[in-house]
Amino acid sequence: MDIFSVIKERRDLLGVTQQELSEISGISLKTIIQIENKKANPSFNTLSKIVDVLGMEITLRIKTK
Amino acid sequence: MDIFSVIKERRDLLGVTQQELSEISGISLKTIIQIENKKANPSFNTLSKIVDVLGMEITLRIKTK
DNA sequence: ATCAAATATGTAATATATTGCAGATTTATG
DNA sequence: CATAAATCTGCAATATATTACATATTTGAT
Repeated sequence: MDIFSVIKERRDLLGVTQQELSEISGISLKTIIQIENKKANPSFNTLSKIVDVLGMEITLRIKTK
Repeated sequence: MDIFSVIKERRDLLGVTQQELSEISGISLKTIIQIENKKANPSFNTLSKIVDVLGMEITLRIKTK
């Protein structure tokens, strides 16, 4: 599962709206929508602020397959 | 350890130069240098291309601490 | 069916990432 | 020391992410 889908799933799980995520993270609502719909190519900082609010962090894994 | 340091460590481990990583990934040498030195805020696509060449992938983890 | 909240879209302006080029510095090796 | 390879820096141009604003659509509840 791609990380954009993970973000949306996580937000839904936590029961927070896109609007709330926007306000808490400081990232515009539009950008959040674009990310969740995979229409965006967010910067590392933008991504970090969003996932941080969702209690997650960006990591690197060695590809197995 | 931050992901930018991980990138540098991984590249060194694989014995590939910044120049080579640049050519293989299609990302400019300058951008790669900036990322490894933490002077950059790369886009998801840029980051993906680089870590892909290094045999890694970007993932999200739930923060424990 | 109605209403409100939530999610999505389009345009245009601004901020910033990415690049090429030239040159500088560092690192390693003879 | 001399030389080459590798790493880094500054500037200016271009590409693109991010934003605000208005508006539209969808979703869920009554």
